[in-house]
Amino acid sequence: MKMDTRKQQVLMAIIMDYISSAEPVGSRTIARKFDLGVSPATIRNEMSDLEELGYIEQPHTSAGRVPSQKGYRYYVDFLMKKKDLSKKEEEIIRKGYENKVKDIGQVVSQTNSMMSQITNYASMIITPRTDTSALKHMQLVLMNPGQAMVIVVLNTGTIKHNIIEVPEGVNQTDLDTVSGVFNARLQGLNIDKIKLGLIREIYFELSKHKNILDLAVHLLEEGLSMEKEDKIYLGGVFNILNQPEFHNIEKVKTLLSLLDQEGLLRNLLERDYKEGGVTVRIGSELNREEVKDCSVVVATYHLDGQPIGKIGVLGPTRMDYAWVVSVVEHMTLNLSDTLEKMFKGWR
Amino acid sequence: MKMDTRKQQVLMAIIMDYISSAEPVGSRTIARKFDLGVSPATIRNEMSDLEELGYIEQPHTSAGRVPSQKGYRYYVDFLMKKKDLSKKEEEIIRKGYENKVKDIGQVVSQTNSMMSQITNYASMIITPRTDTSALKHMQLVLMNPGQAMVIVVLNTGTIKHNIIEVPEGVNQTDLDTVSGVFNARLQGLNIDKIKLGLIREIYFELSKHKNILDLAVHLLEEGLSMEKEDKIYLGGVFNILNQPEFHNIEKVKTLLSLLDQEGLLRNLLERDYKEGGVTVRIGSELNREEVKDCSVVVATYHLDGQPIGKIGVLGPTRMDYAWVVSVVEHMTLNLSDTLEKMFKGWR
DNA sequence: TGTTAGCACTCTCATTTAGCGAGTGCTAAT
DNA sequence: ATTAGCACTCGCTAAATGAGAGTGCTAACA
Repeated sequence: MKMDTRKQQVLMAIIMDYISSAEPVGSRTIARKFDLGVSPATIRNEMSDLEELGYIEQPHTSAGRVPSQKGYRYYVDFLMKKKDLSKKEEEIIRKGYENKVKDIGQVVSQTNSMMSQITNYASMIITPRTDTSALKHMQLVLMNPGQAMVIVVLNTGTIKHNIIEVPEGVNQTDLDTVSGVFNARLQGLNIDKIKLGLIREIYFELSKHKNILDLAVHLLEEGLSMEKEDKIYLGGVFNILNQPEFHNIEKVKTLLSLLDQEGLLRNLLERDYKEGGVTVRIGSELNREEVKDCSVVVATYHLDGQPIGKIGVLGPTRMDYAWVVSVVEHMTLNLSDTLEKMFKGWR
Repeated sequence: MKMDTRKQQVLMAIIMDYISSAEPVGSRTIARKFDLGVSPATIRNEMSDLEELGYIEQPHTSAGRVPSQKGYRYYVDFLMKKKDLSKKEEEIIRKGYENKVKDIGQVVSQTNSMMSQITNYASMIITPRTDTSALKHMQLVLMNPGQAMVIVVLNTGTIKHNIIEVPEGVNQTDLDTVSGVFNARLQGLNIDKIKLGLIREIYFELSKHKNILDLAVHLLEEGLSMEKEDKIYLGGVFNILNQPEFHNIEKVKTLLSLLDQEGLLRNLLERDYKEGGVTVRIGSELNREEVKDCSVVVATYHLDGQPIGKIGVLGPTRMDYAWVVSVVEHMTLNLSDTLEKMFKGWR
């Protein structure tokens, strides 16, 4: 038995109806709401076939049909048509970027909250990898005898800082000398490169200042090793409470416990997605029991043509894929665009 | 009719039992679990009195009694005895401060997560007021022709930064000049004072550098006005899902929607609490319909004897007050202590 | 006068039962 | 190949029932 046009139409109808109603859909309903020109009986036959093919399933005899994971997959791959965003949503996005987006962190976090607001699902976004960004400025400030703050400004507008221990005798002037050398030698260089090759050269240059030589090495080791971890923003988690599939507290708890673990979240976002385009992962394709009733829609955002982060939406498998995919795609382009405009010339 | 010792004992028993069971408690239960030396019938009489006095209430005839808000209040004010923390909890706190607490933000956030972990309720903490902190260092970094980053380091170890517009012609050397003057004149001064009196003096000093005079003023106006807002950390919100009173999704939603609004949260923490000591607000004392079934336990933490922030726990009215008050008190002292140790000499 | 045993009464909650309605699958007619 | 008709299944809801917990009252007791 093969998929023919009418089976596709029926499958499409089932999915459309189920997405909006969250109730199993029966043959009569389809015949009434969608004009396929055939009677419920015929639709029943088609449904029987679709069930045999694995695209839909029955919660129990005498209930309507519900799309199976395979059914959603088929829909996403072959049937769905992208939707345009409404004026209102375009507006939200446009306004969202207007103010208060002064560095990458803010842009990313703002994007995240817009996305959860628009889709009404949970949204996740991972900050740009810092290993591709370059040093713009570094500064050492003595806070206290024996303690100094290292401040590193990256060309992405991100600031990292860390408190380090320094020898008791070191004063602010010493620190300025070190900062000076560091800035002169390292400015504009990629952070990873700094750690690899340049220690030796600086070691040499600073040997004129014997007394702060130790400090310098110390700095490179400890100060620059400050957390380079990408941060994951998570927003609109409470939106999922509005989904009928989460009226059961237990389900909410298991989901939330997963979202609480950043490692797993990272996994959802980064796990072997192809770069470019929007990827949809449905239910057990996520390989996690806790989210077997959820799907994730992920896309990659870019700067200078380089992929630098991921952005995604998490919702129930019964999500409006056509709609969410469009939104994610749109947000990704907007984000890349905003970053490009904002940081043109910074690198 | 007046409260006598036995009535107090009965009220105490009701509250203790209800706190642990979340079920209305009857006269027989009390007679069995608590050795008051009297029969259920006598207890019933006392309960009847307590109800008339308003300390307990009955969900319906033939249910046991439940403490009323007034009952909790009486318990908190007159009956409860503080508990010591267990070895295990002391351990959590001790370890929590060992590593990874390099600046105030981290200390605060770490304290918050420890508190929610220990109490199993939601916990909130407000970062130190920055208006009492002093300028340690300021730095201007040119990111791009026309855009510069202002970085301000406070003596609390906090860093604030902001992107500002500068005239096209300004280069990094100009910025260094301005930073230099600013640092020389403003270092160690209270942030609020900076905004008030010193503009004029600096204006004069910088007049030697006509070309960056405008920039300087610009800076003071825009750069230093970066968000001074205290930040509120919120942790362990999902803990409340474990409380039986929140098995109802609707309640969860209304509570979460309140917690989502930072302003309201701030209100819960800051609203007319006396400074010093631990304050307990029960149910409608919070003046918010959304949290009429919740209580808040708040304390103030200090640095150099000055109150600088609030820390609190939010749970159902049926929370273990004796226990929570002890924990909050303990955490507050620990926090103040840690800050004191860490930043001694920074100011 | 305070305490207690006894008992009738109330009300909730869990369980059972019955009936309805939605939906299917099969069969026979078109 | 399509459709009307129909018996059958099964979940859901509402009503009925009974058990259990707890109270309030009364009368007896110390």
